[in-house]
Amino acid sequence: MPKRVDHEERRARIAEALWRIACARGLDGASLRDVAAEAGISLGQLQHYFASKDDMLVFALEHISDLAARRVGERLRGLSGEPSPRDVLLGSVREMLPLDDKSRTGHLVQIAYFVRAVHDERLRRHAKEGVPGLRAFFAGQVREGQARGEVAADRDPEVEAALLIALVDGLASYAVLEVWSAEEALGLVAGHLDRLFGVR
Amino acid sequence: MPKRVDHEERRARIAEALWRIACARGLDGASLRDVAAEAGISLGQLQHYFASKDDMLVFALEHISDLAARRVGERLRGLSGEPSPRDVLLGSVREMLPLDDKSRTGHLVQIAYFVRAVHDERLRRHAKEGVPGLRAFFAGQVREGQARGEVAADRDPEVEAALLIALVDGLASYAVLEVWSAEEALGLVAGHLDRLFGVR
DNA sequence: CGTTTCACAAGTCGTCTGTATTGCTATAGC
DNA sequence: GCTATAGCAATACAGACGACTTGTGAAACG
Repeated sequence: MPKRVDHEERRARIAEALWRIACARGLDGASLRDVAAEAGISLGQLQHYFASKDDMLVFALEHISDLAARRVGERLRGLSGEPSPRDVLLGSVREMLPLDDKSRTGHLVQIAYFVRAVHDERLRRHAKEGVPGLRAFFAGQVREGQARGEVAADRDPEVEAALLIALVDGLASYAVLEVWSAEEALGLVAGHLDRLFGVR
Repeated sequence: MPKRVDHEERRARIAEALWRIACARGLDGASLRDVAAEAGISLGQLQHYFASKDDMLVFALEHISDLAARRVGERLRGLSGEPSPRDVLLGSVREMLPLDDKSRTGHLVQIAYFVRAVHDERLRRHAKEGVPGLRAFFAGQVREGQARGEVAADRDPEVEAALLIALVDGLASYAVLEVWSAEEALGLVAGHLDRLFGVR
């Protein structure tokens, strides 16, 4: 057999090139030739690693959501000792806002996929399966807040979790459009959390 | 001179055909030929009314935002006699959620434009100029609620307005992805308003 | 040492895109 | 009734697209 190459590593490199293009011109503006050029490889080589454009798109989506989940996990592990539910939620939310360039890129890619998901059953399933997990995690934190007496007992954790997710997502979208800055968005959601956690 | 045709009316018809395509396959999936076919006219005729594809896109965006604003206005005028700020806000919000098929179409079109706005300066200005108006309107309603003693005086109307806009937008986006239904979204935002207006 | 098999490059195919051009028809004004 | 012109159809065009095929080199195995 000839020399062996780490396929996953190559595919990851190509996916990152795709993100750079999608971030600048959108997913529909990313042709196979563009991505290959951005990755510094030939079109033939790209096609060697992805049988079709759709394969490339799906792989890149899974890869980026893996990385995003890892980032959130690391941030939460980085919280000192016994973090309060409020801190956990704020930390998670911080990772969901385009606060730095890397995060902004991730958001632009996410948006590119969002649009495609509207018309693509396969991608839509991705979103439908991913949200409940995040919602359950947020709801758990709210419940923990209730157990500590920081959150009013009559709040429905599931409802608060959904509200928080939708709120952050809306704030992030407008931040990407530069209607307001990511820092303003963070301030707004922090205020929302303050009210939820009864600091008032 | 030969026969005269109502250009604006023809352009509106073409724009509506564009929406139907964009709703089904996205804006990038809408070629001039597709739009012409959907509108039941020839490519040549379409070109007679729009010098370029970009012209068509911009016109269609302005046309749909005009219609959306008109819909909100009509709903608010339809409210009985002396509507409370809470009812005005809920009525506006109701028009911003994909509750029926027509509204869902509008949302899909809006999303299609949203993605394009991320990479298109001209479209982004549209969004940046439109939001402050809505935000000021919402803030005014919150202030009215405070004057009536329905909203706590320590709430910042501008902050609450921004939160409401972002929340509704996030809820609507997930509703389009079918993560939750538009009715659930309406229930969630209604609960949010209940808390803002102290019904608790 | 030959054969197999993976890695990759290059070229080609048919299709689809937005735009441009050409020409025909019908009508309003003189 | 002639002519100018708006309305419109048909076609052409150059470029880009995704998918596919073919060819070459090299490394590992028998």
